[in-house]
Amino acid sequence: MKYVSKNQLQRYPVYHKLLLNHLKNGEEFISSRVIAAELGYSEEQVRKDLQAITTYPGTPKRGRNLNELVLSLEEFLGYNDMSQAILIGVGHLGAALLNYKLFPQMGLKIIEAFDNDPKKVGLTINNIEVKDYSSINEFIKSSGVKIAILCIPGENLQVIVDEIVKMGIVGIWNFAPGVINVSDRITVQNVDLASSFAVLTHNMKQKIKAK
Amino acid sequence: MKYVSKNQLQRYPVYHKLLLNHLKNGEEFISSRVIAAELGYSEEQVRKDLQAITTYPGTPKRGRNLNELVLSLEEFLGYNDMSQAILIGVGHLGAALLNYKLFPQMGLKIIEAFDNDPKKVGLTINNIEVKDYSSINEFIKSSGVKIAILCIPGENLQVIVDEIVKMGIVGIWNFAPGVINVSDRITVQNVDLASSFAVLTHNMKQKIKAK
DNA sequence: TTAAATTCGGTAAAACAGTATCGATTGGAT
DNA sequence: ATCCAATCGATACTGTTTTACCGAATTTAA
Repeated sequence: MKYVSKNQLQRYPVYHKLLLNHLKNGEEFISSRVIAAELGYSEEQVRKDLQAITTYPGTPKRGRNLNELVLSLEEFLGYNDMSQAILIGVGHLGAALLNYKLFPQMGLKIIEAFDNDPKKVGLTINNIEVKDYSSINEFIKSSGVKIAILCIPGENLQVIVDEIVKMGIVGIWNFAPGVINVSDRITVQNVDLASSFAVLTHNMKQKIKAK
Repeated sequence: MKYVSKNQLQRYPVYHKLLLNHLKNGEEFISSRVIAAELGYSEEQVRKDLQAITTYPGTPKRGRNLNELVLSLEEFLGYNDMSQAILIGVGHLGAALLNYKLFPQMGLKIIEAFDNDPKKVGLTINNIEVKDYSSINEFIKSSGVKIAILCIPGENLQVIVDEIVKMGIVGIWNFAPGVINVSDRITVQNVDLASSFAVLTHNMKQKIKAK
């Protein structure tokens, strides 16, 4: 498998979603050109992206086998072996994520949630129990779960991170605003709404200027 | 103002948040080196990023004026002139965004929400009224709002996009899974959880391999 | 059976982003 | 008052990512 850049990596789930739709329509083959047109990417980029993760080549005049392509993507993205995760902080956003329907399709299963608010503890949301935060250490140890989804207010962020990392968490999906410091062994992926919104408004401004 | 790359752009809100904390502590100056250390960036990158958007230089041996720096960032990010937006789709995620506390700090104000579920219509969430979707066209026209936040299931995505764009929406912050096709005039920023999660798991795998 | 059209895969070139280096300038210590 | 250390800004460099090109291969249709 070739080296895959970060931007490239982020495109694969987009391909996957698009291809699933085509598969639903009963299509059997799809060409890079068609994919490129639908996603607004360049044809070369699509071809290069797909070349990097597939074993079988496409055939001229027909394109690639759709089913095989989807399987390659799922294999590469690890959608086959389901990742288990815990969620910390059952506020509005945390609860929304517990209810998010598409996680199973992405190979993600939230197995337990934690909060320190007595009102939240004991709830079952979308078949996921909310436990008291004090029991988290034990749970991480006994379950061996490796991924934590953080949806907590910014203040205690680093403290909580240090704790759960000590217990064995190695991957953190951080929806909380704020910077996390961890050792190199640990992977952090931030979902930063402020950054995302900044890109939106900046691009809007650029287009107004360009006129 | 110099050209700013997309990655660079996404770092500015991170700087902003960090600097606000330092400002709270009553500090007056901050050096690029300190910022770099706290964020895990390289010193050179921080310096280059800040040079691109500031008018006043920093002073050797002290660093940059913290207050001025924050103002420059807010100016650049457009946090001063509040962006107004509507939100479409008051499901779990949509409701969570309506309740999101940090939008005002990011220069974003949601002025109205829309849904086609009668149970949702009429609610007021965090002082934002939920209106029936059928009234959206009129609202966009009369209010002149330019930004829409989409939190709807994937099926009708493109249909809704076409409608609101026709009414005058030019910026779309899309939390829905799925690809949107729009003309060049329109700006779309996707918050793609699948892509984000793919980056997390991929990076985790790389670290395991590297051992 | 042959020709035309299309797509593939690899490589080369260009654009872009990030990193490192260097001299200049300033503040504080001696 | 002078020297030293720290930080700055600019520039040059390196590496990565994207785009463009081109020959080869294969299917479809005449």
